[in-house]
Amino acid sequence: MRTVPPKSAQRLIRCYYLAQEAQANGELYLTSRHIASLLGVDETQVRKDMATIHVEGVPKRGYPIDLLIERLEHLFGIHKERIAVLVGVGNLGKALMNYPRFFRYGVRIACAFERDPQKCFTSIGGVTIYPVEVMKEMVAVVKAEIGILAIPPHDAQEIATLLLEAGVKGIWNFSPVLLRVPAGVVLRNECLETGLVTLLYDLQKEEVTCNFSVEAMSSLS
Amino acid sequence: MRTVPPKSAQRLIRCYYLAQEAQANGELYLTSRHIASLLGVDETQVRKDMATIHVEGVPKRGYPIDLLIERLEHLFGIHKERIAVLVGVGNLGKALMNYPRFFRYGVRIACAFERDPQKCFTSIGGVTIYPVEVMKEMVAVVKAEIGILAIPPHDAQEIATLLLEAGVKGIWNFSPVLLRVPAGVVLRNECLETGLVTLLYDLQKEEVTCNFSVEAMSSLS
DNA sequence: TAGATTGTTAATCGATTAACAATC
DNA sequence: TAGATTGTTAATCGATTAACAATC
Repeated sequence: MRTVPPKSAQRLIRCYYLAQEAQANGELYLTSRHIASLLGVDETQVRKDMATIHVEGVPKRGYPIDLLIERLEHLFGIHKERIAVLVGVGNLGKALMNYPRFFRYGVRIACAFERDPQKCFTSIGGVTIYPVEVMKEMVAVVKAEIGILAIPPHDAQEIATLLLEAGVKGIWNFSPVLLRVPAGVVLRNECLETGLVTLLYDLQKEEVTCNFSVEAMSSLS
Repeated sequence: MRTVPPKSAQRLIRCYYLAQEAQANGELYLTSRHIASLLGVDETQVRKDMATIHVEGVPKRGYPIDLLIERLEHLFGIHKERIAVLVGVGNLGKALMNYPRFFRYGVRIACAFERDPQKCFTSIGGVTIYPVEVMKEMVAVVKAEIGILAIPPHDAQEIATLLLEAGVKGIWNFSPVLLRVPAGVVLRNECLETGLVTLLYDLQKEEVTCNFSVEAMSSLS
């Protein structure tokens, strides 16, 4: 259970949400069929995933939700305390500073950094903003493991490098840029453009499929 | 070239950014090796992807950037005009309304909707905010194809259903909830929590790998 | 017991990588 | 021509699905 395939991990993250919801509703078990239908995957695959993380099911009942949640939190390292710093207090940065849900996963934004002197030494969502000049020192002081990048693309690589030099282990990148990081560093790209392009592509694919159906139908008459 | 495998699509989106950057630098060709190293994939795979989208390369030169960009924009449906509406003018919603880059992809946010009457009939980033009560009618009037959800999880499913009834074809969901949508509707989840959990998981994996190395090293002495 | 559900092996499918010929 | 790079087939690898036995 040390690691699971990336695709399984993605499914299991969504499984975690399902399990939390079901637990909140007072349910005790989830069947593979139920999970599969909500996730839009094959039910055999759900059973395989359960086997991978050593969650045993009960025939006729399903998989025990408490155990499932426990295993998933352990697998993903949820609740392990991690300190993050945020760079770039623009619109997106502000939104992230105000997002209360990260705390649920054990992640706390210790402080933020910004070039604009007007914003420095104010605070948003309980997070104080400092000038980027002191970033490197502060990261070491607060022992940040995660750097959140919400800055314009131009500066992103430079800031990322600084963060890594200061000891950050993972970068959560919201800038629309392909960062280069050394091996061993964790990089998660959250580029909005990528999401949008994927959506546009899927929309276009649907249209093509529809057109084909229409053509197929009209050629019948 | 009508459709490419999802994994190829993800690589090609990142390729698109590279190509744009290279084009801006006045470069004319990109080699598969160069693309592969920046994307962190095998160079054979890049050549396969190029073949899939019918971009022919020149031995000793590489792949022509202009053609590559043209093909990718056509493949993804970039620049095709699409109208979007946004629901939920919280911190994240405001950030999205102020994000000027969507326009590059042909996407325009026509208007936004919000429950809070205080916010209604004001405007942010040039986008006017209306009460949710008029959402269904407005969506039809502006001919929106894309619905952007930036609302608390509780309402998300209800609002999504309303949007779809009003004729929206794709949903860009920023709420931390698993939406159920009928077949033929495009759903792109941009849930921040999922990104965070993936990051946490990768961090933890790195730690395990490190510990193993340390153990391996100490057992040698 | 019958029926529903889990668990697991084997078969299929698709994606990645290796090898090498073709081309400029 | 020599060398670098593309293009493509075959081999490998991993992920998904099918089939069915095991279990409550």
